[in-house]
Amino acid sequence: MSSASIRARVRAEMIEEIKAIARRHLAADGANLSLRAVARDMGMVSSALYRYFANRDDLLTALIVDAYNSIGDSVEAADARVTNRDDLRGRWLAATHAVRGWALANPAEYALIFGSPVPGYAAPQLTADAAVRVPTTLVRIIADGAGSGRLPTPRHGPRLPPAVREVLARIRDTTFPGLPEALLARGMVAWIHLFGAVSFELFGHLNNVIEAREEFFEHQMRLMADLIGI
Amino acid sequence: MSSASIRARVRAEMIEEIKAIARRHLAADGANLSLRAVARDMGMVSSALYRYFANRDDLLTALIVDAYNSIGDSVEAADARVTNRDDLRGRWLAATHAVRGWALANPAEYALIFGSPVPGYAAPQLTADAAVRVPTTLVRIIADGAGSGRLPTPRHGPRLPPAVREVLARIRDTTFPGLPEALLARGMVAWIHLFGAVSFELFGHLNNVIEAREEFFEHQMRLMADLIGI
DNA sequence: CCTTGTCAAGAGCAGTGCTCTCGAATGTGT
DNA sequence: ACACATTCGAGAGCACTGCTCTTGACAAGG
Repeated sequence: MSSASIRARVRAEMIEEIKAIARRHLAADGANLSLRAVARDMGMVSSALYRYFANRDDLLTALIVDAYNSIGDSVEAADARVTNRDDLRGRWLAATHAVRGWALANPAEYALIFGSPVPGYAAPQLTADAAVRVPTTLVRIIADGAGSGRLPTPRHGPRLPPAVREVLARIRDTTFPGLPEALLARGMVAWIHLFGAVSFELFGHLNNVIEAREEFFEHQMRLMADLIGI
Repeated sequence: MSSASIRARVRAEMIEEIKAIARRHLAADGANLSLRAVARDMGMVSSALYRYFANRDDLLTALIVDAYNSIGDSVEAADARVTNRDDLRGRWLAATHAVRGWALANPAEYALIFGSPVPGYAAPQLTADAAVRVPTTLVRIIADGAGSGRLPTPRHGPRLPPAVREVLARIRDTTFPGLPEALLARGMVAWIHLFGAVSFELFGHLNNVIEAREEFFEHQMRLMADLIGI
């Protein structure tokens, strides 16, 4: 059994090394990851890689899950680092800046999880659990404010269509009991806008348009914090 | 000269046919467009395609420019179709729904221009002119409102950092003279959010989360219209 | 008519994902 | 300790890719 675990450990180390090299290739060459190139860097022949990953998609899936967990770690840590838990705006800015910071530090992995999906690739449910960590962290900030009574339900703005109210209520009931739908809706809007802002910057749509990236991002996050009421 | 033009015309027709087939392949197989497959569908051999496009990137660039112009046409037409030009909110909703409608109708082309950039592919300046049409149309709605005096400069919300105010002023001066920076900023935020909302839906991040897509989108657009003050 | 420019075809190169087979090494049960 | 079973890496090979270069056919223009 200890021998079985030594095999398992060496195997796990191989898998980690393959993923590490694959991440390097991803950062260098973008999404078109070559198994043969990874194998070359490992000093192996390409067919040997198939002992560890059934195919290229499997390797990509592993990288995707890792990426989701990596950005999830970053954002949760950034939120946790704010000592005054009642400073909702401070937590919001810390968490959103962590998203952008992680994206700028790991552009290829960001593109992997938030860019155009690879054609023919269907993300397994496995990825969803990891994917939900960032938006959950963001909405939790709002839920904390609503729960402590310091964040009022927005009274202005468009009324929620029944169909939207219904799907939001279902999300609320499973994760954020007691959170008003209107606040959840604004949280989702802010999360979608955050994703848009980071993607815009990373995918080059701000080139020759906005130069003061950091300041512009900060301003946007403050604006969305206002929208939520934080 | 008429013979030269007959040659040129046949050549132009060939180029159009290649692009049409390439678009079909793009829609079917996603971004990994195969020149050989396109050539097969044209009844030609792959090398013959190189008479019309220097390489695969050139073909992609042509498709990108076409896509930008296609969505630009859609959005401009949708805005123009609103007869009451003073109905800013109506124009806003028409234009933004046109963006989403075009994206849902042409998902592959949307991913081509708004998804993760192809690694090693640098978009030529040529694409920028076409790319600017949609955001210009959106901001023009705001500028029309500000110009006619019916859209006040937002007085609440975070103040613009000087660096942001500066870059916004430069954009304003070249395209929307007289538009207050604060309004331009909110227009850009709304445009970025719109891009995020459409991308989120199209790239599958709403799967198993939000089902009432159309209603949710509409609600979001109303919320952003409120943010602008429209 | 004959030159000139344009075009498609074919062969070929280097690369890709993936499969299959074959030894060699390594851990497991008796 | 020895035989068995499993795991692993290497290699060959298939079908595919983008791209280049050469060759031969054809049509337009002088």
